[in-house]
Amino acid sequence: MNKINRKVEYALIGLKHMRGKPPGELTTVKELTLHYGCPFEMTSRVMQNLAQKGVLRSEQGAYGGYQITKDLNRISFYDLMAMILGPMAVAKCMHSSELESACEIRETCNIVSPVQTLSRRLAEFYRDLTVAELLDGRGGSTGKNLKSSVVAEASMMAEPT
Amino acid sequence: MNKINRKVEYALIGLKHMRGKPPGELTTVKELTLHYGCPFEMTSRVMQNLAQKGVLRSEQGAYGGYQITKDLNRISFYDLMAMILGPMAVAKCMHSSELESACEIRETCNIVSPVQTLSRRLAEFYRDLTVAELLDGRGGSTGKNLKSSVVAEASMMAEPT
DNA sequence: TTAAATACGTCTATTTTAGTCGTAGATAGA
DNA sequence: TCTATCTACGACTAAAATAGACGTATTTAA
Repeated sequence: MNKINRKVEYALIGLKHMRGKPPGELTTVKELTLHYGCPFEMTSRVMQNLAQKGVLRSEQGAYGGYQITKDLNRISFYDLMAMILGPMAVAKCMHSSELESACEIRETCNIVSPVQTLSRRLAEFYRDLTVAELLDGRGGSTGKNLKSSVVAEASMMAEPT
Repeated sequence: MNKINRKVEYALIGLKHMRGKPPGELTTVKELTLHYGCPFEMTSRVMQNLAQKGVLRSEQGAYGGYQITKDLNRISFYDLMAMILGPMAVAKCMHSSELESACEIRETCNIVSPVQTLSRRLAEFYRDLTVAELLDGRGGSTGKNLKSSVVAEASMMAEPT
């Protein structure tokens, strides 16, 4: 459950790669595909996307490439995901605040508020996490909950049918 | 992005419904489908699942049904999702701690740690949220971040292509 | 014995995600 | 001016995950 989107992974890979370079040096998509094995077209799209949103600067033509232009400390993980996947919508239909036509039982539905609550809190969570923090491996734990160390092993278990 | 699973919605709907009843009174799946329009088979599976995990007690035969047996204050939203969808795995393949064969570029991959970080923090988030809190609509905001109020409107916007 | 439930294996349809193809446009350098 | 090497982007196909349906067996109160 709750798998991260591949495009977002490619974005992180690209950003991390570029951040390790001396300022001014450009990175081509080809470079990323060779280093990390990510598919060219998709990675290219993602970088184009980030360039449109002002996170990267693109330079066309031979010897072109991408370069980070925004402070990654000032971009939340929420923002990054929104740039690539569009705005967050925890519940597509039934219980969200989308068009009324999307849900026929809106009057009787008993979990409108729970889902909105969840939506709000998740958004908060993602907004509080900066891209820089993520890439640095900081923000490892808030210290509130130590049980979380079981996650790694849990992810090796099989999913139910 | 980050849509909630339909099965989890049905679980929440069922639990909320049952919680509103006097103790001892059973709830049938038919009842849920009539009230909330959720599909019978799927809802049935979900309830069976929760029964197997000890959250509900099931009674077969005529006049049978389901009943909550566990304190929802002691079940985290993480647990609920895990019961229905299996354990959380933020990254399926490439950068998780699954079988090594799942990722060919594990040596060169530069975001192993970021994804693990994210995984850890997300799990924490879901563990800190109890099912009771969710159903009550409590846990609305940690107060740390007020920008989150834009989420509702954001979810009405179109996704990029 | 019947009606109304849960239990559960298997199948199909739909939607989302992932990845590909083809082509156009920019630019440095020979 | 020509060519190699990039980005930009529309349209398409494939794969996987999600959602839902069908059929049948079992349990149990009346």
